[in-house]
Amino acid sequence: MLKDFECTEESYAKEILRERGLKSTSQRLAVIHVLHESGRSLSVSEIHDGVRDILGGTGLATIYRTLETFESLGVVRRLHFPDGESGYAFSRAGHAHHMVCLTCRGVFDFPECPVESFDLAPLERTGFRVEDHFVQFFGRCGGCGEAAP
Amino acid sequence: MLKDFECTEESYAKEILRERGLKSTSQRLAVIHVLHESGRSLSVSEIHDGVRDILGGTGLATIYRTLETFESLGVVRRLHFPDGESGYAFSRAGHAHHMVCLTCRGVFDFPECPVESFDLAPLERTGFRVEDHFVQFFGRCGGCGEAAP
DNA sequence: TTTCGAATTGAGAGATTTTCTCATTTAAGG
DNA sequence: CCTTAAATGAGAAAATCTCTCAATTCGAAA
Repeated sequence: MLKDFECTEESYAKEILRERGLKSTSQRLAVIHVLHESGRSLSVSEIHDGVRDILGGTGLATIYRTLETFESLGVVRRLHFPDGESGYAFSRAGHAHHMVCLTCRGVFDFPECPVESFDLAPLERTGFRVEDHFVQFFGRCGGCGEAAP
Repeated sequence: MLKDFECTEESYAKEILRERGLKSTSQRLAVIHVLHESGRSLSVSEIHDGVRDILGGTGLATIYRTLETFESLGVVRRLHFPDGESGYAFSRAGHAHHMVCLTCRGVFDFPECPVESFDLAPLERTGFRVEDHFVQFFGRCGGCGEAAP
C-alpha cells in the first residue's frame, strides 16, 4: 500500500489526468511507476504483476482500462515486436518514436522523426492523405549488443 | 473447389514456396488470393471466411499457420491500427512500407523508405545498434477522403 | 474536514483469439 | 503410380481481452 512514489513521472501523469478531468488513482499511478521504473516494454501481465507488488490485489481489467486511458493521453505507447508480441512503454515526449532492444526489450526514445524530413508529396499525389504514422526501430542496446554480437 | 486462380500473385507465392522447399497447397494459395484480391488489410477471420468461400471447410489453425509462414517469407505483412486491431496484407515488394486507409483499410505500398535517408548515426552513438525498423502511414485514401473530409 | 456525486475499481463470468495435438490427407520427387 | 514428409482439419485447450455491476474512492464543494 505504498503511496509515496512522488517522482517526476507520476507528477507528470497526475497533471495530464487532472487536465482531462480524470482521477489520479493509486492504480493509475502504479502503472506509470512500474512502466517507467522498468525502462522496458512490458506485457500486460508483467504490468499487472508489478502493480500487484505495489498495491496488492488489483484487477486485470483495471490494467487494461488504465493502459487504454494512458495510451489515448499519449503517456503510454503500445509497441509491436517482429515475433508478434506486443507491449507497453512509458513515453513522456508528445511525438516521439522508439528504439526497442530485441534482447532486453529496453525502450529508448528519440526526438527526431524520420518522417518529418521525408517528402510526402509523391505519396499524396496518389490521392492518399497522410494523417499519422507509426515508426519503431529494432536492434540491440549497448549492453545487449556487447553480450551477443 | 476452384483451382484456377493462376494470376501473377499466386505464381509469385508458389515460386517463393518452392525456393524454400515448402508445398504449394490450395489453402496457401487461397490465402494469397483472398489477400491480394481484397487490396485491404484483413483480419484473421475475414481471411478465414474468404478462404472457406473458395475451398469449403478450412481449419482456422491452417489460416494462422499460413499467415505465419508467409509473414516469415515476406509475402504477407502484419499491420497494426491505432485502435489496437491488427490485420494482414499481401506485400510483394521485399522492403516496402505501407499507407493504410483508416476508413476502408485499403493498403497501398510505396517503395521509398523514410528511414533510408535518415541519419541513424546520432542514435547509434548512444550504443544502440539499429537492425530493423517498422514504418506505417495512416490516413485516407482517395475515395474515402472525398466521402468524409 | 466532512459530505456527496461521479468516476473508478474488483471479481469473476463470458467472449474472443490463438495454440496445440494427432489422425488423416496431400504435394511432389522418384 | 508410389512413397514419404509436409500440411491440414477438427476440436479441445490455453491465453487474452471484455463486460457487468455492486462496492469503493477521488476530489469538488460545503
